[in-house]
Amino acid sequence: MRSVRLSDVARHAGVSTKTVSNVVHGYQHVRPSTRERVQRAIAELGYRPDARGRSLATGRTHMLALAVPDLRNPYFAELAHSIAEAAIARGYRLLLEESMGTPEVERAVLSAEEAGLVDGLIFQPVWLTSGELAQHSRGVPVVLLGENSAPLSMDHVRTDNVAAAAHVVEHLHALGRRRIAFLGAEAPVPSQTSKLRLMGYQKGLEACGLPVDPALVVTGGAADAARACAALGAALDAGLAPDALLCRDDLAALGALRALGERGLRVPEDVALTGWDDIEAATHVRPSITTVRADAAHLAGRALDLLFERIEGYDGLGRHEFIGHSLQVRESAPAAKR
Amino acid sequence: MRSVRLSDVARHAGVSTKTVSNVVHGYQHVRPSTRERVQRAIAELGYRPDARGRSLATGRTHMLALAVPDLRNPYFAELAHSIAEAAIARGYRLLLEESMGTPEVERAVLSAEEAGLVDGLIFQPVWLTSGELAQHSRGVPVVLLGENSAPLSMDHVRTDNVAAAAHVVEHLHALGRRRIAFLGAEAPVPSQTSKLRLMGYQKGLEACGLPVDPALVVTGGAADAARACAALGAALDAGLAPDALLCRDDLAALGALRALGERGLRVPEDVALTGWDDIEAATHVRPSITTVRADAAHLAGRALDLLFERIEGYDGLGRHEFIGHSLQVRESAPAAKR
DNA sequence: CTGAAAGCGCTTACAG
DNA sequence: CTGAAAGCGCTTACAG
Repeated sequence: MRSVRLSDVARHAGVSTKTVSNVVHGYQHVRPSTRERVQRAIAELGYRPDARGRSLATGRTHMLALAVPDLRNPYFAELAHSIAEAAIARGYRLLLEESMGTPEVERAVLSAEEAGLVDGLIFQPVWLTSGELAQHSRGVPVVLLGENSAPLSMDHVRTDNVAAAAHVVEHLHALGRRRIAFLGAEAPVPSQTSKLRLMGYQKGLEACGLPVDPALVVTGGAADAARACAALGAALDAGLAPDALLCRDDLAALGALRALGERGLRVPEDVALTGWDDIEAATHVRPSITTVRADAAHLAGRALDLLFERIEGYDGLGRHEFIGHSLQVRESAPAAKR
Repeated sequence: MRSVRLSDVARHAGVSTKTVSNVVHGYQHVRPSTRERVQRAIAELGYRPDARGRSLATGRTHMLALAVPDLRNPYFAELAHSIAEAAIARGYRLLLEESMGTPEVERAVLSAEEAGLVDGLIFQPVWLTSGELAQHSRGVPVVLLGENSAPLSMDHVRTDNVAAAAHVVEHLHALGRRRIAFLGAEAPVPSQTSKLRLMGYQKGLEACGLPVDPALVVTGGAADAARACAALGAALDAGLAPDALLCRDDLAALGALRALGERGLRVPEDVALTGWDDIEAATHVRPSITTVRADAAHLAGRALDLLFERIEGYDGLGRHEFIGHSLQVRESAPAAKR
C-alpha cells in the first residue's frame, strides 16, 4: 500500500497543496475553518510528511554525520551521546559513521560517494593530515574534533592536551612523586594526541624541576588495556621503578592497574596513577582513577554551534577553539595533603 | 554554487540522462565509447549522485534507524558498533536514536513524525509493552531487540536469559558456592530483563538443589555501578553474607567489586562474582569478571537478516529468535578445579 | 544501445 | 487568505 501524500490530504480537505503545506508548517495566515479542515484530513488519513520530498525542495536534510574511529571506545561512545543530544536539541539527527581508525575509511568519510545525505559533518580523524583533510571534500561544512592538526579552512574544537598533561604532572609532583612515567604512546610513531600529551608531560616535568628521562616513557597500549598491561608489565620486570604513572587514556590506566596489582605494587601508595577521558569505569574500579576530563557537553555544543554557522552560510577561515578540561581527582592519585 | 546534477553530466557528455544513469549503475549494455565519455564527464564535473533524488525515485533510502536506550552504556555502544558494521556490509547506513530509557521517547521512536527517512528500524525498547509496540508504527519494518515481550507481528531477536542465568548458577555451584546472591534487579518493579534473569537464577538454584532465599536478592543498581555498590554495601553491612554474587550486568559487577573490596572481602576467595554483557572493562579490571556474553556479531547479523527480509517484502508473522550466549570464565569466578 | 517524458513527495515564488 | 505550476535530482517504463 502506498503511503499518504500531501496531495491526498489536499484533495480530501478540498484545498490546494499549498494550503496543506501552510497548515503543516503552522503558517499564521490560514483561515481557522480551513486549518481545522486540513488538520482533520491529516488525522483521518494518517498523513506523515516525507522527509525526502521536503529535503529536495528545501535543500536541507536536518541530518548531521558524526564520524569517530570506533564506538567501542567508551570515550567515543560518550562523545556520540553528547553530540546526538545536542543535535536533537537543535532539531537534527545523527548519521553514524565509524572510521575504524584506518586512513582509507577516513578518506571515504570525507569524500562521501553520495551527496544530499547530511547538512554537515563532525569528524574526528586520527590518520589524515591537514593536507589530506583540506583536499578531500564531501561538499558540506565540516567541524573537526580531536588532536590532529586541522587545515586553515576547517573549524576545529579540541582540548588543550599540552596544558592538561602538564597539569597532571604538577598534581603528581605535589603528591611528592619524582619518578613519573608516561604510559601508552603508540610505537614506533605516536599519534598526534600522544605527541601533545608527551609534550605536556615534558613541560610539566620541567616546570617542576624534574629531569626528563626517556627511560620513563613506556610505549604501547594506547586505548587498549591488554596491551598497556603487557607493555607496562614488561617495563616493570625489566627494572623500571616509577612512583607515578601518567597514562595516555583510561583504558591504558585500567591495564596499568592490572600490571601493577599483579606485581604487588599498591596504587596509590607505591605508584600513583592517572588516566585520561573519564570513562565510566574510571569512577568504579578500585582504586578509582584520577583522570583528565574534557567537558563533553560543552565540546559537543561548540562543535554544533560552529557547524550550524557554516550551514547558515558562514564561509570564512576555520575557527580553532579550545574547550576546557578538568582533573577528576580520585583514589589512584589523591589530592596532596597539607 | 549549485552542485552538479545528473543532467549537467548528460549535457556535458552529449547523451541523455538515462544513459548517464546507466553508466552510474554499471548497466551492461552501454557502448564502450559512450561509457567512457560519460565517465570523463563525471570526473571533470565532479558529479556525485544525490541520495534524495535517488531515494525518492526508487523508494529506498538505504538507511536503517537504530534505537537503543543510551549509548553511554557500553553494552549498547558495542551493539551499535556491531549493527553499524553489519549494516555497512549490506550497503546500508545507520541513523542513531537514543530513547534515553523513557516511555515518551520510545513512543516517539516508534511513531516517527517524518516518513521516508529509513527503510527499517532496529529497536531495543525497555518500557513499551507488546501492546504499545504493536499500536504505534512508523510504517517501516521493525526488528525488536532485548527482553521486552514483542507483539506477534514483529520480529524479535534476543538471548535466552533464563537459560543463561541458570547456567551461571550452575557454574557457581560447581565452584562449591551455596549462598548465591542476585544483585541489580530494579526496585520496586524489575525490568523485564531482570525478571528473566531472576527466573533463571531461581531455576538454577532449584536445579542444583539449593534453597531459594528472597533475602539473597539485592535490588537496585541495574546498569549503574555506583548504585549497585551502595545497594550491595548496605546489604552486606546489614549482615548479608553470600559466598557468590550473580550480578545483573557488568556495571553492577564493577560496583559489587568495589563494595566487596572496601569491606575486605576477597574475590573470588570469599565471594565469587559474575557479570553480564562482557563489556571491555570486564576483561581488564582486577580480578577480571566472569560474565555472560551474547554473540553480538551474530545478534546483529540475524537482526539485519530478518529486517531485510521484511524490507524485501516478507509480511508474515513475527519471527522470534534466540541467539547464543556463552560464559566467559575469568578470575572473579574461575573454572571449578577437579 | 539510447532518448523523451513522467513520476517520486515536497516547497515556494508568483498571481489573484 | 488560497491556488496552479514549476522545480528540487533522480529512475524507469516505454519507444525506437
